[in-house]
Amino acid sequence: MQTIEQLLESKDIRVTVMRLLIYKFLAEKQVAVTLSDIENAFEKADRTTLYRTIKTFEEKDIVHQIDDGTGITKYALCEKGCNCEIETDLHLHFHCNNCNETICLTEHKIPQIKVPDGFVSENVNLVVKGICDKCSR
Amino acid sequence: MQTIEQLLESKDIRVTVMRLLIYKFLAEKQVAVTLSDIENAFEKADRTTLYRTIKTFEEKDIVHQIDDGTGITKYALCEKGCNCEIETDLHLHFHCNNCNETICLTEHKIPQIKVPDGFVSENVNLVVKGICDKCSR
DNA sequence: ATAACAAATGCACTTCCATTGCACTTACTA
DNA sequence: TAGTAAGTGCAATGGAAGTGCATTTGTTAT
Ligand SMILES: [Mn+2]
Ligand SMILES: [Mn+2]
Ligand SMILES: [Zn+2]
Ligand SMILES: [Zn+2]
Repeated sequence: MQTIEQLLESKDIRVTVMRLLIYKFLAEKQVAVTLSDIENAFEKADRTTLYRTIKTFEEKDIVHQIDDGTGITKYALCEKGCNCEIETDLHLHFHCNNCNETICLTEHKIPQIKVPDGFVSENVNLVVKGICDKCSR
Repeated sequence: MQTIEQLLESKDIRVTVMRLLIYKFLAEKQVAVTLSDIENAFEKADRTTLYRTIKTFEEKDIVHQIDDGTGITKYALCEKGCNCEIETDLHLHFHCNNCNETICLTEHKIPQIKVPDGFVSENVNLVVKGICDKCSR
């Protein structure tokens, strides 16, 4: 079991207070978060810092970006074994039309998609929208 | 064979010069267009008019919106038989990373996606990114 | 320990797209 | 033809993303 510090260092990210806090915030969340969510959680910190932190995390494959169609990009921690490096977001994402939350369905891989002759598929974004388990019961 | 006028009227859209022009513009295009694309094509017209026209078309299921992940929403005419009303975008969309164009692959329906217990799927957005046929040859 | 350097942070500002309020014009309807 | 509703143009706003630069913090070498 490695500490967050060790994880960051293993990805060539220098450990800072801000980064540890943001990492912990993401880890506690069960849903994908927007930059505004982070902003609201850390009102004392500057938006730019939060923005650049999440960008650093993204570059180093600590988080992956999710485009759920709301127009606002969201982020979620990569699971161990997530290989965003190779092909982004192999798993699908679910966006709840009721509570507006988006979650990673890491167990649900994206099926192979056929494209017409001449087209080359490099990656796939699949978002299912509907009602989440919390809202449907 | 119905005229564009008849089509618009059948969808409860009043016919205006602007609307006819914009419809024709969309019909000629083989790719999804942004609001800016329309703007560039009709420099004399106001942005707002174009914006509201496309919104009207969208409401009345003349066009459907496409979120291809570029951050800019695109629009394309619905094919006859396209039932956006019921479930949006049953077909998949292809975004070319080279020429930046997005097209509807209307023949390619989205496969049935399984979601976990408690989740209710209402619709699905599927975007494949890669190299289009024009750019790959 | 301290100086020198590099990276991280904070502040201000910018850009781009989407959206709205309101005045004016055009088109339908009585 | 007058009255009314819808469409259009202009101006302004808001939100999110992104950048330049000064300042602070942390790392490294002397
Ligand atoms: Mn995910
Ligand atoms: Mn389409
Ligand atoms: Zn929900
Ligand atoms: Zn292309």
